[in-house]
Amino acid sequence: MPELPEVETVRRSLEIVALGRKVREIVIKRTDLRYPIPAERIQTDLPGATLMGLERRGKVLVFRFKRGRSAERCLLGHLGMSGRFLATERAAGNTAWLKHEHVRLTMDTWDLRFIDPRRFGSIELCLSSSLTSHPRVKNLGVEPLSNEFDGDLLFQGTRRKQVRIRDFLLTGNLVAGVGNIYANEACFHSGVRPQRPVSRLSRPECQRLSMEIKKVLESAIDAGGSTLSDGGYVDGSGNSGWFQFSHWVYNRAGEACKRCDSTVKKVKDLKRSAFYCPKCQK
DNA sequence: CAACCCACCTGACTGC
DNA sequence: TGCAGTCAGGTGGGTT
Repeated sequence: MPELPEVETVRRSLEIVALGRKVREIVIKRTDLRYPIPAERIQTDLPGATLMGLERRGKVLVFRFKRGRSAERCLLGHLGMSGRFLATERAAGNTAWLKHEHVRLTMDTWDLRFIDPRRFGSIELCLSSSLTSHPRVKNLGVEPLSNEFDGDLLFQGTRRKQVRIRDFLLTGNLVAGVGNIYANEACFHSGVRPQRPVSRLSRPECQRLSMEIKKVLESAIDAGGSTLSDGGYVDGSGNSGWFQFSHWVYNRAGEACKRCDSTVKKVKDLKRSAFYCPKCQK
């Protein structure tokens, strides 16, 4: 569900209500998610701590907590395919546990809940000083919306690679946070087919693709992310995104290309669908 | 190391 | 109405 724009939207919505609040209590219902939740460490380290910052690295949410003079801790949250963070005000009388709610941080008058039906998501903890060497962070490529990411980096990083463009973007090793939706959309806007070998992108095509990745991610953030028909993705206040209405190819197999009216095609590799317009994309 | 395949899990949807 | 099959936003581990 959640790619960079969805995670960024969640980050912003949570930041508004949770920043500066103090953790009163933590309840962990089950620990067997993608990685075991370190329940004991969380219980030891976080009660009484204040949320000092909420950042994002790729698709990872980084909650920075500080308590007294002890070293700052980071709680790392990954949404996997179906994860949600939801902030709810207790004054509203809303304290019942939701289905698939696994973790709840009680913060002043707010509850921060982690809900994840498929349990591909994760909650982890590390010292701020070791964040960059954490397994969830250390192999991430550059932030696509930063100046570090450009056509040159993409060109240099893709020579001699036998992978398809879409699959290369999904690995996140060169550029972080791009998932299946936005990889497909960026390929469309760049005029390249997602299944083309990435090594055969010309320098100008890399220039174009890097630019379109930035554009599509920014537009999607502006639209609050993509909420597909199952309604799975919502932000930290429970609001849906609307970027799904601006998809040009993703999930549109068999429909008319919005640019040239050809039929949008779907190809499958590795059990994942890629979408493209055979006329607009070469 | 790179490329590939797969498992991990639940729920929604499709077709019989 | 039910039931089997298919599919889904991610990603790391194992195997060639």
